[in-house]
Amino acid sequence: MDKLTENLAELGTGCSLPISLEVIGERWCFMILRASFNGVRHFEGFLSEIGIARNILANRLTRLVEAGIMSRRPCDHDKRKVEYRLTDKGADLLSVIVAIRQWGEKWETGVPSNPVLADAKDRQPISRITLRAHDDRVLGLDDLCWIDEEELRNHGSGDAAGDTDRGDMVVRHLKEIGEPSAA
Amino acid sequence: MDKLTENLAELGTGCSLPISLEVIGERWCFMILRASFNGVRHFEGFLSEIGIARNILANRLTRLVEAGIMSRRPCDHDKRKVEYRLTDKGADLLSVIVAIRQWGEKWETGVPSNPVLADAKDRQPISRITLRAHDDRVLGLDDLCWIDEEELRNHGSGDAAGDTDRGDMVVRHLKEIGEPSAA
DNA sequence: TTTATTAGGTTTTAAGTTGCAACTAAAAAC
DNA sequence: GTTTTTAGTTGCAACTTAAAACCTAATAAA
Repeated sequence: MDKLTENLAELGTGCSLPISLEVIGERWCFMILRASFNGVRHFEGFLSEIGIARNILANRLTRLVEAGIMSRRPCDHDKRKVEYRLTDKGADLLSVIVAIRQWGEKWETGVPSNPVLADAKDRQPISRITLRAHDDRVLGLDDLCWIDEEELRNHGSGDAAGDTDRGDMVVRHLKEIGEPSAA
Repeated sequence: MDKLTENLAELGTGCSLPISLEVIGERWCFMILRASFNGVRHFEGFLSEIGIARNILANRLTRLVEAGIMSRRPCDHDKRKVEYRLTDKGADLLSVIVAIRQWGEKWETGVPSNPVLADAKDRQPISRITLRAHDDRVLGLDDLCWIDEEELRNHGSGDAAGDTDRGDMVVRHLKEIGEPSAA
């Protein structure tokens, strides 16, 4: 294992991605969430909207409720019915769903999905999700790098202009990631 | 099936989410992509970084290549090795991964993930992903609604100030989706 | 008020997927 | 030319999924 590979292995620790995926990475989960965002609230509603099997739906709803992403409560006016809703934690997944959807529009379907998520105020579709710097500048792949927590503590401010790679420090520019144009 | 439910069922058609999930919704897929973003390029690299089984990894890499998300090519200098890289299509999934990661930081781990994705220019961490209006205003759940493609064509411009629900039009405010504060 | 229907599950069973360990084949190193 | 490395494949047991039938409580219809 060379130095770089050793650094790269480190990159895995302390990332919230695997933990998040344990809950939301399961099959059907995003489809259930989408239906929820669309206003579906009842078992049979999810069933007919999504095309999932009954037992799997029951299982997934239970898991989403356990994870605190959805809430479950029997209806007052009709006690057969149960109301499933997004909690704040679940509602906060909207940006993830929108990001996936926008990616799909661009690379899979080629056309905007319907219905469109829009600004309620002026009824214009929302813009594309972008990565931004702390001062709101839009950042592309070439403008990004991974930096280690430690550097943030040590060099927190001070040498903010550097574009130089320093020795064994875990700093990698994301522009190196794509396919090589000339190699 | 009442009018609302009928409308809601319509909401499923023409959405790119299910199509996208067919490719990127599979187990391990995001972990492979994350490793890729971290600079991992070879079979054994993914294997040791992710903790996935050999056969599953082989299967997933094949599928990602088929989907145009990763590229595969044998190395020139060592023909045993194969180089897997993100294509532009794959690299464009960064915002999805960042969105999931930020959600996990907020709701699961409670602490920022390491390493941090930062602006290469000033080395400051990127800001939280937000949904924005066409004019760049940050939008919260309460500021959003679903609107039908058709409305965009018909009312495209003209009555841009409305906050009124019109009859059977597919317009739903997202603030209605959360748990009821008083019910 | 019995009877039928609806809502939200559980159970059963077949089919498919995962994960581990052992094996292979080609290229490179010794 | 023997060993090691890299990227796979194969075989098998354990687990997960999906479809269909079944169950129970609550409501609506006769």
